[in-house]
Amino acid sequence: MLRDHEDGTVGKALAVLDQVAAFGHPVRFGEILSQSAFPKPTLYRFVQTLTNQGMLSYNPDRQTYSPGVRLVRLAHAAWAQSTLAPIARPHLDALSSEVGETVHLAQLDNAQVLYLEKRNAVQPVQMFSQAGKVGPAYCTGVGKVMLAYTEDAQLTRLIGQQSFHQFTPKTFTTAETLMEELDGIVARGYGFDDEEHEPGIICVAVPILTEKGRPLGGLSVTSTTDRQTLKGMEKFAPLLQQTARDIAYDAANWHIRDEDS
Amino acid sequence: MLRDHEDGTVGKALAVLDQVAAFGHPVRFGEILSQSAFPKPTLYRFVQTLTNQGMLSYNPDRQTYSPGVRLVRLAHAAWAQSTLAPIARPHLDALSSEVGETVHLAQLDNAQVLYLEKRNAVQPVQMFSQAGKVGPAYCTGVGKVMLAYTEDAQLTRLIGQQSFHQFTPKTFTTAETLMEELDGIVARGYGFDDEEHEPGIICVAVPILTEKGRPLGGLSVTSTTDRQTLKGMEKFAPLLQQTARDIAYDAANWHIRDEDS
DNA sequence: CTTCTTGTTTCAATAGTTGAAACTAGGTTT
DNA sequence: AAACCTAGTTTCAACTATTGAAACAAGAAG
Repeated sequence: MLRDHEDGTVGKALAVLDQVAAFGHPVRFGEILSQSAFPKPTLYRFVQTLTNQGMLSYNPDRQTYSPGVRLVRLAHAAWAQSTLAPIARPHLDALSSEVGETVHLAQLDNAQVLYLEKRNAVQPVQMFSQAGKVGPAYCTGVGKVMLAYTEDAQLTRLIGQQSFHQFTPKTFTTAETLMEELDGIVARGYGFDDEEHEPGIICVAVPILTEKGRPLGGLSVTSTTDRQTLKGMEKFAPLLQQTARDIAYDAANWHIRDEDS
Repeated sequence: MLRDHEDGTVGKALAVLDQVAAFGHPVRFGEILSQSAFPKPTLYRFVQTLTNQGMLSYNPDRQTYSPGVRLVRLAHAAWAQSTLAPIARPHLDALSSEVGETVHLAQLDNAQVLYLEKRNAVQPVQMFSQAGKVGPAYCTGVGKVMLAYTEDAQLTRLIGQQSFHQFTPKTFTTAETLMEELDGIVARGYGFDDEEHEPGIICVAVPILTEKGRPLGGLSVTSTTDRQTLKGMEKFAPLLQQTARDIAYDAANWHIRDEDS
């Protein structure tokens, strides 16, 4: 995570916050220290400051730190103002009931895919358990379609940040093969995930584009190989594309847009 | 919001972040400046740094800043690890279908009530639109029950931070009358919101307590004066208390573990 | 063209950050 | 019970990042 390019003390402290969040479970000071480049007292002060500020929460009984509730409050504002989620909601409801499969809405956060909403046709919606999750961009349907429509300069940067870890036999593991795949997506207008991230999981995905063709987000229908085939899923593409256009239209009018570097 | 007690540069930057979030809509630099104690270049650098870091997002077309998507990712971790929400979920489902009214789960974030989940008996669940919302502690059901079980030293501090704004004719507007109300809650074991925050909205609330009696969170059933009376709502109290005990039990036993697909 | 408003950069004085080392508190071994 | 760990906390002088008045740039308005 190379976000720390001369942002002084604040950047360093936020790197520590990310680090704690990345553990995925409450951690002791020593655990953070063992994976940190900072000397003990420096890290200690950062952790203290973040805890003070409510960005980390400290459990005195277990002597562990975890991301703090203040983040939940801040994320509410972020979700409402900086994401497509509030605009897309009604469209997702409609899409979901139409296709009868799981629907995802995602945006790019740096080089990762950040899931904003999930509509599960059968089960009730879950809250933060899904929104806020991140995944790899190079081997998910929504990730690839967003990359496919990213301008060259930035794309190069993002590609450079992909891990290219081979999750399944079908995962693209080099920049070259991925680039070919992205070209195919642009030619077709939509993309697939053919069990590249998880075995048995397939999806069709489309980008949500601004008038200028910049990707605002991604939209996908996901299913399993038990129930569907990629060919069978392809029929959802036109409806996905129409929904993406509708969301983009609303976004342009609501004038709540953003995201870039 | 007096969170800035000598936390150096990091504390100041996070104060700016809070300030931007508090606007509730994308803001221009000048707007932030007009409400900031910082000199222009200092504030400018904070905003730049936060934007760099993805904690703020900048819309170049409109020249506005809003809370950034990185917060959504961090909040996911916070929600899963530092809140009662994942533990409480099954209990809320059960409670909600039993009572047939709206159910809220909340925690205290500094002196405010932070809503973590909402179960609406009739409508489907919504995501971040509800989770992450904040409200006043002194005039909501969940807020008052949590305050009622807060130890004296901290209670004094929290009371001092309440605005005591009179939302309705029934709002408690002084520390003295509120303290009496809190004593009543402890004596009874549960509390009410008798249209103190919004006209027509009433609720019964209970605290979720640790073994030592410290409040972990609050749980409430909300209705309207059209459909219910406070007296009528009182019958939900035993079920609420049992649910709160169940959640507290699970919280004490289940330590950590998350990540689903 | 001039003037205002809004946003950005400069730079020396200042104040905050830094981390080696020393210390304290719990627990564990001899 | 003393000696010895290990994990967490504090100290303090050296260092460097932060600070904000002032000046500058870019548009918009007159």
